[in-house]
Amino acid sequence: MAATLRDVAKKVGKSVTTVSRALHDYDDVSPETKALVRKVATEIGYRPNTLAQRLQKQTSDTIGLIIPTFGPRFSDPFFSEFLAGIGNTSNRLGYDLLVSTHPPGDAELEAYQHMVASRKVDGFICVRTRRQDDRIDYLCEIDFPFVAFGRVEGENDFPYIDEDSSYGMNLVAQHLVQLGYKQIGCIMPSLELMFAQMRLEGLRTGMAESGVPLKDEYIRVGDLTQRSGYQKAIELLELRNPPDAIAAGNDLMAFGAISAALERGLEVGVDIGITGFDDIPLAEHFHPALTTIHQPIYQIGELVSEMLVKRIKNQLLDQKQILLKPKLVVRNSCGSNSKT
Amino acid sequence: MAATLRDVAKKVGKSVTTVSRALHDYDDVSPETKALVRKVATEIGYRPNTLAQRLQKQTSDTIGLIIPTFGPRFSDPFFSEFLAGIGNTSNRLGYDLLVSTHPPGDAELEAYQHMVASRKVDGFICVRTRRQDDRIDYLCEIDFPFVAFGRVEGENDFPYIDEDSSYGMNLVAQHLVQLGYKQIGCIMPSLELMFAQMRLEGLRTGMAESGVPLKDEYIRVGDLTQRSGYQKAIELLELRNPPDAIAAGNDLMAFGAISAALERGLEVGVDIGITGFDDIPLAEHFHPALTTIHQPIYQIGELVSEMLVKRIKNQLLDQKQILLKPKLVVRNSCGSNSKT
DNA sequence: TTGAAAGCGCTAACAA
DNA sequence: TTGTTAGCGCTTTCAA
Repeated sequence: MAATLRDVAKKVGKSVTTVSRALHDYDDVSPETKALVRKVATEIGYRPNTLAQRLQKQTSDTIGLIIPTFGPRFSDPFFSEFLAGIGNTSNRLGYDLLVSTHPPGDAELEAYQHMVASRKVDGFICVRTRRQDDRIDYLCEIDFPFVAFGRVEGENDFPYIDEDSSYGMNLVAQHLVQLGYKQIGCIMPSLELMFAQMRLEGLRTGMAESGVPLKDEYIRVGDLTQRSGYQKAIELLELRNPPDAIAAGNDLMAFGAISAALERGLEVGVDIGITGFDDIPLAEHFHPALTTIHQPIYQIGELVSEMLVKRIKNQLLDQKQILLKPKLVVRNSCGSNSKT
Repeated sequence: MAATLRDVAKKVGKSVTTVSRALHDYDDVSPETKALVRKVATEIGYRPNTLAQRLQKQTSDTIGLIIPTFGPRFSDPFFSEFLAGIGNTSNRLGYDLLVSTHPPGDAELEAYQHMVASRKVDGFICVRTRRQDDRIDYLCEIDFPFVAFGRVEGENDFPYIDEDSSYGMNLVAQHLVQLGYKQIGCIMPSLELMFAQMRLEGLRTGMAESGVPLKDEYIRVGDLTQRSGYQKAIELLELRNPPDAIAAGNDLMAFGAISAALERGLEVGVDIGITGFDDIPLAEHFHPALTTIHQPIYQIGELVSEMLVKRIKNQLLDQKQILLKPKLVVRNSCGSNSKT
């Protein structure tokens, strides 16, 4: 069995308390004792039992991340990078990362409640916020530490980090109009998702400001997958008066739309312009390379973890709410830049 | 503060012991007491403190997953799906999932050692095994429960699940040769990765068997990314005598290769054949749709979790080692199936 | 059918 | 500078 404090104490001939304090480098322990304790501890391979420490300290030193999955075939390049950002940072800050996966719904909320009640985590990172978000309502209500990536509809009186989706789609709208596209359609993920809603509104106002209003018949709503982007693009392309550009709500859907367009024999970037949102690494190497809005997803993961840890430790956040200004990355899928 | 067993006991007017047993449905507690205890427990919202339970039970009920990341821009559609499989299954089986991210190397091994020593997890899932894998050596040596997704070089005397990469690439080789490709090149991830090594060998023997030996000058080694696939494909295409087909070691690299070929003005599926490995969802919707080897990655995640939990509980595995026979998914990137 | 007591491994207030 | 004692919340002998 693993060595405990008692084993060390016995071997050193001191009390458990002294050993504990020696290892924590308290300054009321004599240097000689400290040295001896440390030596013996390494000798017999003592490592503290985290569970015991946590029970005593009444803290779990753990961050919870409940990933909203949509169906088993959940493949989102987005998340792996986000996860890396969170994982590396929480690790660096001395926190464990407890990951769980649930489709949005009752079971998801219960998962949050269960983690809170059983004291498994000290705080949550909430991703993919919805307009009405019961997770966030719940956490606010019980005043449990969390930081959201994204916002909700109405009051946002909690710490979050978000990219200004609305502004981002505004850039897209301007870009497309500038290039001469007049029949601009869009494909969005479920508008229950706050960011989808904001992206749609951003596109709408951006187009309106540019004098090319968004037509309702050009709006399609699917889910987040490339499959869905493909299907919805087909729908748009089959209209008697199809759009000449499609702004997709994320890169994956844009890929699907490109696939649909190519399949119809259209030359993307010439016959039709297509844009994405996220700038996942694949966007650059798609063909044609995707014009899209960049999200520094790894850094967002870092930031959100740092904010949460401060929140947990009751430290003041220099910025409780962070709104990043997105950048448009112009590539080839709208033909503005036919040179590689 | 959260309600404890003592709170319930006090309210019920019974001892902590009785309450504990009542809640665990021991049959030496009177039905009336049980009912009362349950009622009070729900009333005051009692939830057991997981930490305390675990300390007492001397188990963490937690599965560890240390994801080997390669650099911050770690974006792998593969992992999100795998994670969903693991997450859902371990959850269902009553286990938490502790996730950490580390690039392969010393820090990675230390992460394993630390999780073991501090008793944070009851077992590991090891992914992306390497030919010489110090994680696996370590876990075998200390006889700590784990299940690997993948194998290592030499003796494999531990539970694993793997897809028969070698056979898969054999299928690829046959397919390409059958279609008339004669100058077949390949792009692999680092050959330190066991699966890369096996895929290369599978391709080599498959080609040899089909009478078209693999030339050394047609072999390129990069990392797992599409960027790398792109670069290595460029290298191959710039040879004075470039290959007419490229078998990539995974889908992401195949995407990069396709991008490179298209950029050179080649028609993929006509002028050049390109294949992948993994069959991530994007493969189907790439353009051209990618011919590749399917891996049921979600199911592998499920299976590996189930195996691990059995292992942890010291139950016998019906199959200690599982080798899945892969299937070739023929799409358009080799031109065999130019109809969509 | 129930309860007292011990103990999981650790930390910390208090005394010595 | 060190040790005694209590306690984190729970489970489980053992005795009543």
